[in-house]
Amino acid sequence: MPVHNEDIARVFDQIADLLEIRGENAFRVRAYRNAAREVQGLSREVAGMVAAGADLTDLPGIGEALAGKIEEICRTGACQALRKLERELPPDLTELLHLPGLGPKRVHALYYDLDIHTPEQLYRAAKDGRLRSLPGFGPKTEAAIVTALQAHLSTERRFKLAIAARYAEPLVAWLAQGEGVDRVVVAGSYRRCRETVGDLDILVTGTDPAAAIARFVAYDEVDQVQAQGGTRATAILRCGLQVDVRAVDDRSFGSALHYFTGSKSHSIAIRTLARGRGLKVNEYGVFRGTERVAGETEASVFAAVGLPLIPPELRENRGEIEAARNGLLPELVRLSDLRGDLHCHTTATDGHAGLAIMVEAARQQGLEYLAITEHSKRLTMAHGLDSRRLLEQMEQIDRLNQRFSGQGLSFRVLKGIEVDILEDGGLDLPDAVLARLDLVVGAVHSKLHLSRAQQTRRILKAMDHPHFSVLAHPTGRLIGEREPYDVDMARIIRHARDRGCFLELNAHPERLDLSDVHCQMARDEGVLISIASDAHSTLDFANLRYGIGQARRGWLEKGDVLNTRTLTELLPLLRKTM
DNA sequence: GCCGTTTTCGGCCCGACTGTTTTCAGTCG
Repeated sequence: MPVHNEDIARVFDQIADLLEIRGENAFRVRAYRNAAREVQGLSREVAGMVAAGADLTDLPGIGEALAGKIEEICRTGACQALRKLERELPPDLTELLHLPGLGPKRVHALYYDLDIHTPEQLYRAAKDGRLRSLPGFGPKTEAAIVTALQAHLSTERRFKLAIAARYAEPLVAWLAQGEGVDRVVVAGSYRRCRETVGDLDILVTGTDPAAAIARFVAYDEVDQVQAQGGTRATAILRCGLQVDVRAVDDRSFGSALHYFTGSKSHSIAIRTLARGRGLKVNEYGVFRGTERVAGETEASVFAAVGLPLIPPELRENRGEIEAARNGLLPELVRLSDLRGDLHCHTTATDGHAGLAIMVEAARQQGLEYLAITEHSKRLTMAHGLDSRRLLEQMEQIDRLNQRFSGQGLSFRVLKGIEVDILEDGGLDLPDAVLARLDLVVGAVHSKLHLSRAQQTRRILKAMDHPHFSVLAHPTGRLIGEREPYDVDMARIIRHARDRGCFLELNAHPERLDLSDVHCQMARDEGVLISIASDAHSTLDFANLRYGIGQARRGWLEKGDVLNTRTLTELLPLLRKTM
């Protein structure tokens, strides 16, 4: 059975949880957590490195012991150390650890003093008043646990970035209107453009922090206030989204923004770096002894530890600090670098606007070209095009382009298709028709549960097709709703390189497919990425910003992105020469 | 358990808020 990086990370996180509950050395626990994060963030499969005889201790945070455990997991699919822990502690105990308000100490007490190891047992004990017999557990703690458990039963959820934006933007506007408020910025994973966010971290500067906090808890979307002090408050909005607001002095803006942007792992790395220089970094500034040496801007914080400004999207402690130190930070792609969009639909299939309207919307976005890529006939639900209807649309597009050139406009509509990749790797339309298109985008929409080997083979074969150009939404995942299908992405990327194909980064907020890690893999292999809206309505072109966010998380530069090319640069790339 | 321009031991990021305390432990970010 193939072992993936996620499997190894899960084992290490589980070990860390159990060690923590047992009360083991906190730094040993941290070592397992660091290792889990390191493995998960790697753009290569560790199992492959093991097979190739690589020395895993070269990886940061992996020493002899953890390297041995990784090799064991890759070889046997299991880890004796975890098995041993699970014999001593019930594995479901770690579920309690993830409830808000419960940390290792309390879970320890619950298990060893009251023999509680499931959420259900905990709920009963809270209801029976048994929790109060434990030291440190009072009536408020008990009530908080009951609330947390009720929320837990209705499944804790993360918000997709675009959904979070809908709540964040009006709240920021509300806070910014407060008296004496200077700046309001959403930090945290939102600013780092994570595909989902667990909560919003909002930073406020101004002359009256307490007033800003008071204004926040008075916001009419606030459902319940969980904590409130003079400089910080936590509240839950009616939609269920948690919001933390922190107010700091203006001269601490940079260090506070850096600190609250995270990631936690990045912040720790920066603080460690600072310690080595005899500095202390906290949210109020950078200090040498009691003397403040930086903190007004983020750039000053980085400069204090000898680094250039690292863009928020890279701050995951996945090599960005090393890259910054060596002057190797990428010049990340920006929204304004995009010259066109290579994936959209119209009312001919499942889109909500006609061809001319979609094209006009793309022009209004400042794009120079737009590929129309309808579904093909197998996708009957979407009224997919057969050869005849596709040829009709192509004529329509020709007429539209003629009109543009007649008006002296340089905008160009490209003739494309989002053709279904059939189960055997064949394409859903005849070669003779595909050959007449500017662009063939291929996608898997059926048989999502094939084995990894079959699914991979299917896609590789589609790429072998002479007209195949871009693999749309390469893993098929829907965030929070549908897992990616099981494919060997490393092989697909190498094959794309060999066959002159490209991968799409689908910018739809439900998809954001490719992941950041896969973007990085593609970049390392020199495979260009098409950042595409997959627009079904005129409003959907605005989603390109989320695609750019994801691309930046994947370290992509302008040159790594297919549709930053001018039309004259692009067209030859779309015609495979083999 | 990891790591090294304070090296093979003794460190390992730092502060706010809450609840149950009466000076602080636990949790969180």
